[in-house]
Amino acid sequence: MGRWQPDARVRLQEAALALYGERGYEETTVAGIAERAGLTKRTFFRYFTDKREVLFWGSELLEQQMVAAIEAAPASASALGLIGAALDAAAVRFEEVREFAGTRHRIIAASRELQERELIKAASLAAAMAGALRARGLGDTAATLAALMGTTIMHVAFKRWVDDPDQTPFQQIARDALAQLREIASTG
Amino acid sequence: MGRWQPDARVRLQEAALALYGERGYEETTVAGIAERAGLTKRTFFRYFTDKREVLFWGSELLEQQMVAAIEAAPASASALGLIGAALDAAAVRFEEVREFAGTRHRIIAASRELQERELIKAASLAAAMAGALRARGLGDTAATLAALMGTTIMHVAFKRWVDDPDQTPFQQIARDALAQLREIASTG
DNA sequence: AACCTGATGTCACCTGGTGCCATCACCCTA
DNA sequence: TAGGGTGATGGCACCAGGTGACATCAGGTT
Repeated sequence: MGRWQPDARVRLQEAALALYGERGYEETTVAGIAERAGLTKRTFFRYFTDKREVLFWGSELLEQQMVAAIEAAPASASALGLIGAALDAAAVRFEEVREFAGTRHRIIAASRELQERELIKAASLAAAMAGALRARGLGDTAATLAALMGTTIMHVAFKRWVDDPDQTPFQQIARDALAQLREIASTG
Repeated sequence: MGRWQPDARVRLQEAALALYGERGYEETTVAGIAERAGLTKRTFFRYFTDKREVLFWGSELLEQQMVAAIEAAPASASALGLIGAALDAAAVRFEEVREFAGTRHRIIAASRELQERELIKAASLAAAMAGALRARGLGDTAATLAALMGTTIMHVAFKRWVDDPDQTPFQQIARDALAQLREIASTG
């Protein structure tokens, strides 16, 4: 047992999630989070670049897994087939963290600042997927559009998923949404 | 000629655009913008809620025009047909401000904070368009997806438009992108 | 001439965020 | 066992974004 507990980052995340949930994001101060975690404001900013980022730890991992799914898909896959594979990968991860997903989602939905951060994370994810699609031979525009459709589907499906009383699997919701998107795009 | 010039808001916008362009967004201070406009920091924050918003004045107008275009479209229009109408409305507005569009776009592209703000503006626009689509009888998911495809197209097309040396009209670029999206969605 | 109103300035204050240096527990080595 | 790294943390000063409260002042109104 040293001077510092080994899991400072996790403690900060838990403290932040708790306080954001109890008092709301804006009403919570970084000093308050740090205090609850037994640390100081200065240390908080060593682990997280800002007050928002503490809720988005792990988004790089999701990005990597979705990109990997695109890379690993069979050569015959179409653009949206590749997107489907990426969404399946996301589904696995989402089900793992279902316990916290609802709370986290409500917190973000209540704060414009946090929504902004979430949107830029999605944009980053789309850029990464677009890169993977280009690497598989898709044209620039096609790759970009397909990737953005992917994050669109993910976003819409995620909202439905956390609000669904039946706890329908994310994968199923996402597939339905993808099918519906196809239908919309092919009509008229 | 009173104590105050009548166009404080415009002066602040021009000062901000100039300074963001010259020194960059992060290196520019609100006090500096205000000084350049012959005002004070406090007055800046009476016109704009924060340092980012000064670049997004007029986005409500664009939103209204795109929504109006959806409402005014012929009854026979499909979901993506309605989106096309909204994009045509956007095209008119974009061509009006082409002069500043490039500078503004470069400034935003250089700042993560500003990209976040732009993304949430797009999300707000998508929500407004989705509302208009629902009002025309589309289902909830279809309306949301179609609206998000609309902002996706707008985003992609806008980037191409400002970078295009041939100054191809926005409308044409957007229509091409929309057609390509249709193709992607109907393949595989 | 007194009054009202709206735009602005002034000032104090809080919080997010950062740079710099001190501190202290632990580990390694002589 | 003493001493010297090393890395995580604390402490402090500071800057900038943002806000509330109050003063000021020009112009129009009565």
